[in-house]
Amino acid sequence: MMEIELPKLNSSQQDMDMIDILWKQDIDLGAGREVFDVSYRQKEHELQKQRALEEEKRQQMLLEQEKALLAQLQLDEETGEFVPRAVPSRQPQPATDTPSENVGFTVDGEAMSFDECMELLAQTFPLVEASETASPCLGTSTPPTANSQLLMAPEQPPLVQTPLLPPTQKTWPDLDQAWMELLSIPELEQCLNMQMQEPSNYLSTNPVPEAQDPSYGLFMPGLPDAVVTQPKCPPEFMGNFEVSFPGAATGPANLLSQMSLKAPDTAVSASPDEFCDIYYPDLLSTSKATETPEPCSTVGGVCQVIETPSSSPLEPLDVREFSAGDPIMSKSEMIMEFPDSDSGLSLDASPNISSPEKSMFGDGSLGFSDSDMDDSDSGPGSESDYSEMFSLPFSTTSPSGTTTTTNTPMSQRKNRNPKHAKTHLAEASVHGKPPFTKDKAKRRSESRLSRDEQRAKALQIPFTVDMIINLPVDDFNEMMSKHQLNEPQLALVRDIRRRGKNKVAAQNCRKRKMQNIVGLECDLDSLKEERERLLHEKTENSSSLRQMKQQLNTLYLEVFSLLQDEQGRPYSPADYSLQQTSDGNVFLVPRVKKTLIKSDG
DNA sequence: GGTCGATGTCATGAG
DNA sequence: TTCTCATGACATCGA
Repeated sequence: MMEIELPKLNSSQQDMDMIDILWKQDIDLGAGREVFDVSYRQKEHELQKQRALEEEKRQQMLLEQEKALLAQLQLDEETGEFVPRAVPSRQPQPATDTPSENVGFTVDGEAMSFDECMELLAQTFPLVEASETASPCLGTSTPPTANSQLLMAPEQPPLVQTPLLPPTQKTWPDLDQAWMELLSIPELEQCLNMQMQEPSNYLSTNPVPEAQDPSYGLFMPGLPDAVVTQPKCPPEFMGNFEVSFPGAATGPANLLSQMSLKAPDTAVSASPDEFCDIYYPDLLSTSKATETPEPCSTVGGVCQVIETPSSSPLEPLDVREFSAGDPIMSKSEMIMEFPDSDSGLSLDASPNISSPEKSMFGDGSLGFSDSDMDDSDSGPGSESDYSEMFSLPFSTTSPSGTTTTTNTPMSQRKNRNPKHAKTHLAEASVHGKPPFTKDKAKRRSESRLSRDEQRAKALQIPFTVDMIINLPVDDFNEMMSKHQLNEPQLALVRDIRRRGKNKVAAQNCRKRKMQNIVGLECDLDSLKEERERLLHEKTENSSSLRQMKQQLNTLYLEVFSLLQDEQGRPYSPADYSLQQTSDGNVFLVPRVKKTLIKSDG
């Protein structure tokens, strides 16, 4: 509620604040809010004289009216229907109250003075008079105008206020009217900060300064909200509103509670008009959906699709959709998210292996799984086949009469399986030359999958092979728990899952094996190259060593030839030898001595 | 009809 | 204990 009013409050809050300040300052002078309105100032000048004369009288009347208001307030509170009564009395007939208030005012107030003022105004402001006569305020008794005004966008309250003000001005000159305005001053002072800033409320109260009803709205901080917003909803929608919000129409209090609860959720930033626009279309749509299920049901699958949202998810059709659609989505998503539970080898290397579904449809990056990929393209593992496999169990197990949606996939499937078989036979028979290896593998894969599919079909297992194989454990268990299967079905499902897992594992394993073989071959080649290199290096090193030995021998003999004894005779290499110690010194050691020393040692 | 390659499946062990 | 994965072995199918 408050959110609904905020736009209007914000639009003229500053102006109203100023008006309030000035008005409070001029309260003693008997000036009303309209005094600060440009259109009213001129009138006010003329009326102010009369006001000054009757100021004392108004003060006395003020006290009396306060008492009367308080009495009525208490009276309403005692009945406990103050809040409820105030709202519905205003809401259902917001416009009707206006004329009644006017009438009551003229009756209660000084009609003659009002007429005189009107005449005076008519003479003074003929144009204003014309506009006033045609103003919606006088016509506010007619619901359409009120609704139209109230249904206007929040951005337009100024426009709404402008036409409404003249009537208030027209009534304002009345002394009683002004008196009533002053009468509400204490409450205004109390509630002004909270409520009076709201233009619509101000308009709803001031233009029709009924004796007490307007003041109620002022007295009750919460009521004006409901009062303002509710009339904006066409009466014909109120029925739906009541339907959608049980108890809302029972009493304003309930309505307020309901609306106060609803407002924060949806109408945070929505205007009251938007509030109605937001809720009623939905209500209408829902009501229509609930009211007209038969036509849709009779139409066919399309209408059922429309019908399903409104229908409870426990319907058989939805059950199928739930069991079929959700797992598909979840599966596809999981497949996208979780490439596979297989080892990393399979992830990047074999898209088809990791997850049969995805892998089968993926591009055959590796030749090892090309066949699988190809056969998966058109094979049972393809997405279309997946969908039809999905429809398979549901079509058979769906207890509901909604066979329209299931018939199509079922029929397609029924048509497709024979089609596949026929195509295989046609390929085998028509093509004289043997098909490609991929085709063979494809057919093999199809035959494999078709076997599981046929098994599942035979046992009426409400899952697809891909689901059984590829779903994670938790999802698989959840899926199994959702469907009560007998022992053969459970066994078959587990076998299918086991076989599928093992098939993928075997593919991965063989692939890894092939990769290992390839890697080992590469390693063997590299090792052979290394061996050749090492052999060549060894040969080079041997030749180099021999060359160095030769050089050393030559140098040795040369050194020996330079050595001479005391007599100048050269040492014989046979008798002596050169030996080098650890410190680098070279000694000439006689071979005989050496042998003797060795023999002695 | 035997062989080979590819694939599926089973059994088994490890994590 | 159960599940999953990896892997050897075997079976099947088609060329």
